[in-house]
Amino acid sequence: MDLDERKLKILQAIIRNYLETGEPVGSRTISKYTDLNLSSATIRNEMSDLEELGYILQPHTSAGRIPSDKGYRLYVDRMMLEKEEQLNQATQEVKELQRILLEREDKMESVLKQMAKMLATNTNYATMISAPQVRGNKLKFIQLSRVDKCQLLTTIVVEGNVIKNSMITVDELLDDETLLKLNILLNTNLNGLPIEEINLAMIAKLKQQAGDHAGIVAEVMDAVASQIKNDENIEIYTSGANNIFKYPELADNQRASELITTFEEKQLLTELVNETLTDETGTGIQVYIGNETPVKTMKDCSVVTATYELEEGMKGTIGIIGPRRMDYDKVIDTLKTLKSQLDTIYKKDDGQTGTKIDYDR
Amino acid sequence: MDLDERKLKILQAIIRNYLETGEPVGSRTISKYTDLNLSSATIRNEMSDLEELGYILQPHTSAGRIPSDKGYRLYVDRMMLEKEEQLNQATQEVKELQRILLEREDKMESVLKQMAKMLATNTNYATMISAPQVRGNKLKFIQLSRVDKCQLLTTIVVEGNVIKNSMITVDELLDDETLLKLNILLNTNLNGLPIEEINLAMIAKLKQQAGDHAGIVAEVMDAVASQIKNDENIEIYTSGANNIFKYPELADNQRASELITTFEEKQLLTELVNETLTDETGTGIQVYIGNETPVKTMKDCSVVTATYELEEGMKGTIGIIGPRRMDYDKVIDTLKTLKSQLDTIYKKDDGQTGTKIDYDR
DNA sequence: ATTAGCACTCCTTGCGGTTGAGTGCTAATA
DNA sequence: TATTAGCACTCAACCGCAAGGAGTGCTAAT
Repeated sequence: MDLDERKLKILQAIIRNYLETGEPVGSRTISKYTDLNLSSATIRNEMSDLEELGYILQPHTSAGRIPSDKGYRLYVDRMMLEKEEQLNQATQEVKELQRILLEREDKMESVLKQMAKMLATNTNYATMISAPQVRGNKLKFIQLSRVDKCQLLTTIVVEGNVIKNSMITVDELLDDETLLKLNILLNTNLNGLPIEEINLAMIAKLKQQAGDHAGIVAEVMDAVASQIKNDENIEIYTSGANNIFKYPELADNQRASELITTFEEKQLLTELVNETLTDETGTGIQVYIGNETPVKTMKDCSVVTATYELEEGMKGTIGIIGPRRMDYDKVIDTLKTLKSQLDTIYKKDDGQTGTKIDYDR
Repeated sequence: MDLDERKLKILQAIIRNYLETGEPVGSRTISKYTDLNLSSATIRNEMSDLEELGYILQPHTSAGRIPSDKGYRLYVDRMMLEKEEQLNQATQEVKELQRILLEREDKMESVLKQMAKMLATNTNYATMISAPQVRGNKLKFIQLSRVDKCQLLTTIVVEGNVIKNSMITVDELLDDETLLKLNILLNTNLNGLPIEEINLAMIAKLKQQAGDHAGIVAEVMDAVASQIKNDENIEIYTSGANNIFKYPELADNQRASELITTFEEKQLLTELVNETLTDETGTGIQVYIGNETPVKTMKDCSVVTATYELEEGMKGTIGIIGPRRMDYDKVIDTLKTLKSQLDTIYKKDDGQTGTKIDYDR
């Protein structure tokens, strides 16, 4: 049995209707809803076929039909193809995004938080954004400065302008000259070096050259090391977790509790981010329906993600998490425009006037 | 009518029982539960009195009694007095705390996050911790460093070792000498200055002295300004929000949604932090029952908070949020030990070897 | 191929009765 | 006078049952 045009239309009608109401939809409804001018009986026959093919299912006999994951999948795939041609109009979301970006927020963190929030309020779903990951991890700059009599400040900058500070308390009193020497030692040996290449031998050599002040070198290296460690757990911001309560199918205690935990322990979301970053489909938009999602707690949800890229290799993920009966149309559209905005805004002016954002931690 | 010893014992028994079960407790239960050897009829009479006095109430006729806010309040006050003498034993929590602190985590943020999490898992309530607030806001150190040909790094350290960085992109090529001059200019004029005293006149003067490089000074001042702004919204970490689902009285959609939102939009918790930091009761432990809490969304919860102090003036708040029928005994005990640990650990060694924590942002 | 008609399924709703925990009151008791 | 036993009463919770209704599958007619 094959999916002819009519079956597709009916399936689409079922899904559209179910997205709105969240209730199983019956044959009579479809018979009126569509412009096919078919009686409910005919629709019933077709629905019976669709069920056999696995695109829809019945919660129980004598109930209407609801879309299956397979049905949603077909719907989403077709829809995304149709959308491809359509121009991205300037939506409300884009306007808000521009407002946010224009506000000269100089902290990546707060920009991302605001974006997540904006998306959540606009879509009525839960959202997450991962901060762009720096791939290359070359050391760009190391500096020791005296802040107090016995307190030194280490400042480390790695490629991508991620900055890291830490305080070191010293026993010995260092004169300015020694400090300068240490700075030169560190910079000449480490600048431009990929962090991975800093091994024990390297550290031993540095310590030896530092002589009396090997302890300080050790502390600086600790700070560098913790920079690497810190890079492994991606920064993720979420918003609108409370939106799940708007969808009865997610709002029962069991599920809600699990989902809330997932949003709180953002670590659980890294799996999602990793998944999206590796699996490239060209458009940069991914749709995970129900069991397809990489995070088990979201098996009753659908997740739509977009990967964005700021500079070469600085990739991040935006995700929208809602019920299976998510308004895929709107969500995909929103993410597409957002993604293209982000991609272009940051790519077009990579010169002098560059963005105001720095990736300060 | 007065509260004699017997009434108190009965009230206490009612509350104890209710804390455990969450169900209204009846006269027969109390008659068996206590060692008073009274029949249920007598208990009924006493309960009737207690209800008239407002310490307990009936959800409906022919149901048992549950404690009122007034009843809880009495219970908590008495209990805390009794506890006063009792020694703090080394509980599970303290052991874990010590483990966390010993792990040499050098980021305040991750220590606090871990503490919140630890508390949440140990108590089965939702928790929050506010990062210690710096009161005095003197500038301690300002530095401009060259990172790249046309990128400068501003490093600002204020009293309390809060560090702030930002990147500045410059059009003009600065030679090292100019950079040194700018650094001297900034440091001689600003070091030790309370941030509030940096006014327009001051800035104008600096700009004038900087001559050609007034633009850079402006950007540095912007960075300082955003440091102030950033200080207004307190950093708050939460954990265990999902625990609210363990208490049916909080787990209905309406309430749960509100609470989750409160935990997500941590700004709403600042009110709570401010409240606790001002209202000093000596012990540093506060208990808010039901409507007493400063955050409206928590009107059906109880909140127990402790204020801790790291260095002079560096105060923060730890809060535990649960249902009215919270295990006050355990929670207060836990917070007390935690607080005293924090207070002492940080106060006893304020010399050379000082703590490993720096307040890097 | 489509549709009208009909029997059937099964969830939902509402209703009445029963149960049981708990109360308040009264009268008896120590 | 304080306590207690006893009893009638209340009310949420539970159960079973019938009615209603939305929806289906099937069959026969168009």
